Amino acid sequence: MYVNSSHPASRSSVTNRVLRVAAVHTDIVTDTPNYTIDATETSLDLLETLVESAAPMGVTALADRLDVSKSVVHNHLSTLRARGYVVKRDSRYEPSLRPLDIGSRTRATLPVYQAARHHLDNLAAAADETTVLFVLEAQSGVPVYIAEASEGWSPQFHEGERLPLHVNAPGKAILASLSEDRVDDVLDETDLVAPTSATITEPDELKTALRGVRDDAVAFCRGEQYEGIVGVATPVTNDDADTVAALGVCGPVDRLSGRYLEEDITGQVLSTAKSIQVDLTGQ
Amino acid sequence: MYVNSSHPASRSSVTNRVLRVAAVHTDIVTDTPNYTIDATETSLDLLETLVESAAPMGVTALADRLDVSKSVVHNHLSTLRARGYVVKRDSRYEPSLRPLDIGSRTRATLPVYQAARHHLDNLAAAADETTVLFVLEAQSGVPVYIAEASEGWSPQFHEGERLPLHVNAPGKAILASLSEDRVDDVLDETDLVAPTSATITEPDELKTALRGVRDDAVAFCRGEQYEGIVGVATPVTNDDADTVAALGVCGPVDRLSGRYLEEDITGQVLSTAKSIQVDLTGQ
DNA sequence: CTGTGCGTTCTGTAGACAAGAACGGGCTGC
DNA sequence: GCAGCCCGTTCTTGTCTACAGAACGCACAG
Repeated sequence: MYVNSSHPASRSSVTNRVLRVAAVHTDIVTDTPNYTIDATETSLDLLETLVESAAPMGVTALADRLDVSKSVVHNHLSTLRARGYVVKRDSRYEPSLRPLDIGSRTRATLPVYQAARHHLDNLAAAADETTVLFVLEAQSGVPVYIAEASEGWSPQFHEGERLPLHVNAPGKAILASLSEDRVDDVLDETDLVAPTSATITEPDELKTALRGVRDDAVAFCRGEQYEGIVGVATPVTNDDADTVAALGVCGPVDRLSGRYLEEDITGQVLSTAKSIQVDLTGQ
Repeated sequence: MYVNSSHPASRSSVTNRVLRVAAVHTDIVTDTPNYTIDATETSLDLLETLVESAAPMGVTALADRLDVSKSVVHNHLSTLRARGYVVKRDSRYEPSLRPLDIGSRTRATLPVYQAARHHLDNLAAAADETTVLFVLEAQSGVPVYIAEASEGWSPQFHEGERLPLHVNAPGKAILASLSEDRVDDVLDETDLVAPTSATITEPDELKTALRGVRDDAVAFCRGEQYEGIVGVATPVTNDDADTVAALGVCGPVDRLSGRYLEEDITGQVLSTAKSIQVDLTGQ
């Protein structure tokens, strides 16, 4: 008999939630699958290894790294190359920009992105601070759009990267706009690691903080993810809808602090969020 | 005996080229592979189908579309979901933003992108026209960065999309900065389809045009890819290096025409390219 | 309560995929 | 210039994977 790998109560909690909360009619499923395709995983391992590696890699190096035979690596790379996901330059392999195509098309379908994009550009230009839009994706916060300040600092995260929700301002704003049990779900499945000493690691402490965020519609982050980086964020909800998002500004603490951060910037973030919401629900 | 699938003389041309042109020491290999992994192709088919479909899809719909059994679809989707490439919402599947992560990390490693980005932003803001950076990737032109004009028109292509080189200004600029035989290579493998009536489809005619582009370091495009869309572009070369790129401005013909396009905008494009080149080779 | 349609699980089997050996071309150093 | 090495590719063989199809369970509709 096939031994089912553990999926700890997530199944039952899904049913519970659907029964209890009628408002939330969509639910992200996150149990661990029983049957997976090895070949696909190998291909993805290769692609991801190539992306992580700064320099192009050869077949032998990849085979050593992933602990598979050279022929396997070769065949998988050939497949990925035929599909345009990998480029072969002089018997070295490197990732192509195909994923950027896939990714930007996926992003383009998000209503929040469409509505928020130009507003983010405007806010970034007006305040000359780095402005970000996050969406919720399977227990994580994902920056979908980053409008950078004209000079100086760039954030250390990328568009599309999955970040834990409890360590940054947009993440907290997103958490605050979720239903109580959905928050529990997220907290269950993410271990509240603490990148810096400022990080909140106690679930209860976090929930109290979230209540404050919910009241003010503003979340702050003070060096909880990266040392010396602070931020403000506010949720952008699309009530009839599926995606939960948040808009924020972040930067080094020596640029953002005091009344400038807590009043000036915060005010601009809130009014930008309002404009986005109008665009989003108005038409 | 295994019957080798046709790879029409590209093998021998590679060796020829390496012998003849010492300056070009890197070469993109584009023969068709002999052994490919079916499972990987199925997974990619699924992912791409999900991306192309506007709405989330169910297992049965995907199985029908791709003509495989439901269980196969289910297993592949489980794998993709476990790896974060697909999100399951209420027994419907949709693509995640993981590819955006992969793609933006790949893009971030390109020196041209790093150097050009802010210059593109500046040019787009100064001229208030849509500004693009293209790179060469396996016989195609790929927009790596698009800085849009503040309002109105958006280009119909995406970041990361592979576009034919002969139908747009950046493409022609890239072709013009390649060696003669490399151009032949590209023209061999791309069928010179004509999206509009303005498109050049004769290889010889195109080559003559390219000579002009090489002399002026400027390429124009007048509605050859999309009806009513024109553009200017200039190559951005990184001599010691691997990547060939081009910088351009494009937009609807009623915005860009006459001396405004051919002198004002062209001048700004050229001077921006110069700045980028300085940043790129200077340090 | 029955019927239909869906996602998921399960099982047998055909055949694809992995391993490893062998090939061949390019490079280095003597 | 030749020998040795390294690396990418090809090829073959056996095993175990990944596929098809059936069965299951659940939800919803009539």
